[in-house]
Amino acid sequence: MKGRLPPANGMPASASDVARLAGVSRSAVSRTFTDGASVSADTRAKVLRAAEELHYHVNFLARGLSKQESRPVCILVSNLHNPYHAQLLNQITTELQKAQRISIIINVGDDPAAASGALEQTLNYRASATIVLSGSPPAHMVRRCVEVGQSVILVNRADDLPDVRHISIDYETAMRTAVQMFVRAGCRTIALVSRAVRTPSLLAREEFFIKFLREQNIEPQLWRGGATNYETGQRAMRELLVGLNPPDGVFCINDLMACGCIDTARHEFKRRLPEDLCILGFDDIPQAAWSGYDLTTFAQPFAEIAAAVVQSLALPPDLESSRLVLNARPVWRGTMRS
Amino acid sequence: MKGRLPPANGMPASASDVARLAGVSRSAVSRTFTDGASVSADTRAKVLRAAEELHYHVNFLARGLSKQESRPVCILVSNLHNPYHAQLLNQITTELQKAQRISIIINVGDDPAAASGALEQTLNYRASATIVLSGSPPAHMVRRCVEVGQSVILVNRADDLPDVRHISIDYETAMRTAVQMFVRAGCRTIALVSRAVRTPSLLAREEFFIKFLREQNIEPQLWRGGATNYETGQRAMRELLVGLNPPDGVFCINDLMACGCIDTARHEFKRRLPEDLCILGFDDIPQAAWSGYDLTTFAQPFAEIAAAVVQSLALPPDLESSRLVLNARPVWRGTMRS
DNA sequence: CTGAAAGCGCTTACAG
DNA sequence: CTGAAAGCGCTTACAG
Repeated sequence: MKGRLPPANGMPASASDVARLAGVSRSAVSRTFTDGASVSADTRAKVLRAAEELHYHVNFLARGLSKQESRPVCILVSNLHNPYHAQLLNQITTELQKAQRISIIINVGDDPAAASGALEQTLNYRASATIVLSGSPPAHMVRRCVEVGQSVILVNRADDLPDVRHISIDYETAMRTAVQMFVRAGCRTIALVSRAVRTPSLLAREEFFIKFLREQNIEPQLWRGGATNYETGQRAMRELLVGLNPPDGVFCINDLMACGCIDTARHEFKRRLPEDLCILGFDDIPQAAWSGYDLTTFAQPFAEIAAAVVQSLALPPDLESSRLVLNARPVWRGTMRS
Repeated sequence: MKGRLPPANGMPASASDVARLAGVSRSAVSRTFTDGASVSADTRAKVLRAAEELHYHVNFLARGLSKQESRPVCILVSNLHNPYHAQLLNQITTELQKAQRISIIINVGDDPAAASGALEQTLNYRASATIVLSGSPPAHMVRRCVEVGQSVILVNRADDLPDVRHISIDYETAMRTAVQMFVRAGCRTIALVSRAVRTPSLLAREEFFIKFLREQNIEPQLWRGGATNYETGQRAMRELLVGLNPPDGVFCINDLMACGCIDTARHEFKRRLPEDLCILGFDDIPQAAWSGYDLTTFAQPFAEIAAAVVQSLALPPDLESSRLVLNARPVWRGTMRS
């Protein structure tokens, strides 16, 4: 009689509970819920019936412990209010789920040092991989992850860390195209709007842009602000347009800043885009397509990145560091003369 | 000698490994990493040294299994490209982390049925709570969660599920205010832009808005589209403005639609806002504050919601269903005459 | 303060 | 096909 009772209140049923109710062994229960294990149809049916009755669900934590394999994947994010990050997270979690992976999300916030603590946590949870979308984990922490068989995947971070898998963008090609776009548009006074504290990825955009511009004998004005957001974009445009040498072409290091630039140029300074001023962004966030912006920009290959992340998980963990380079293609809209 | 070797390649060190190297028992290692456990300073030091050498990290999965308590919290999300969702997730994960909780994120995508499968998963991972930001889990699944001691927290879903903790908005008060705003602005022909498939939360906004408007003897035009996004907002505004009875006031069920409405009204139809047309949104997404929109709207109390979620986790799991109602306050900007 | 032992919920050779 | 047993990495009474 006691055996027929559901388990103690508030505690989930265990395989033992199910076994007892079904009149079989623990092993039989386990096999019923293991793909490809050998159980007779009869046993299976009994187990399934009992499991249903007790609302039994395999405890994946215990399974992971037993099988010595952990499925969770940790994702380091921040600035989810930046649509680029939100979009990336959206795609990656979706793909991860299709691949039957569970995502643990760690918000590293604004604190750059937080990435280190976050990585520490991923170790505690025996994540099989950490996907870094934000923050810059220190090299020694990365080493430690790799040593215990966890793979670290850096997306668009372009750091030069060893033992890490990089998924990044071919900024050289993109920036060559960007410069061509400005040149063809006939812009002569070009400004680059960026950020004081540059991530490796932003730095790469900057450097290649400047390099190719100089090859055209154009020296860009450099404007650098605090955060890569809308407000900074507005401030940049204000300062540039009241400056001695107002630009007729502005490359914003990301779309969020470009949106701020556009609003300020159009509404505060009554500039016509693209006639008086060409603006180019980077990321292709949803707002870039809004008719209030209609921003010409480069599209982050979100879907390809997400697919690459999942593929990377399937690679052997002791694989030497790899580097996958994807293309960001120009998206022609209305802020650039063509 | 063998005892001094690090554990087998590619496997994280276990407490046994550390114990062996430090020359103490497993228990001592465990105590060293348990707050408030009694270990002598000497033992502690030996353990710590060995742990450092082996890069030992407590396996939280095993700890959770042993302590019969699971820490992870599952968050059901979708549509992360909607800034409202992104913002909510951002705040909640941040607060959860401060409270030392780990967040598992489940992207339920567009499929409403996905919420059921997602909840099933949260059971497998023995989450202590599921926070539903998207999707509508079926009542029987919720019951099952509650039975095994998992609490289910619905944020802004306003469903009438039993055994669930609700955190929602006082839409009645907000909509009363909304109607007052339109009335004071002198609007007489008012449209409501919403969605065909309404979530309970959208429905509540609609119903109260219509109710209070009728109390003012104003019968709103109802426009309903497919998705609550920018493009739908544009379409709504086009159809309304070419209609027989173009409105001089539009309440958009969310900011994303309002942004679409604004761009179309201003640029395609050359309406001056707020002189010719007043527009009101809901959510206060970052874009609402952008000067290109300057949208008068209601602010979701993101911070309060996040705090409430964390507080709710601390409540006893067998607590009867609770309902916390927060206020969304109007944010006055430029799309509404005052 | 410390260690041996039992137990958390699972899986998986190993015999039968 | 099936069950008893050992083991995954931890915690925690229980003695000492």
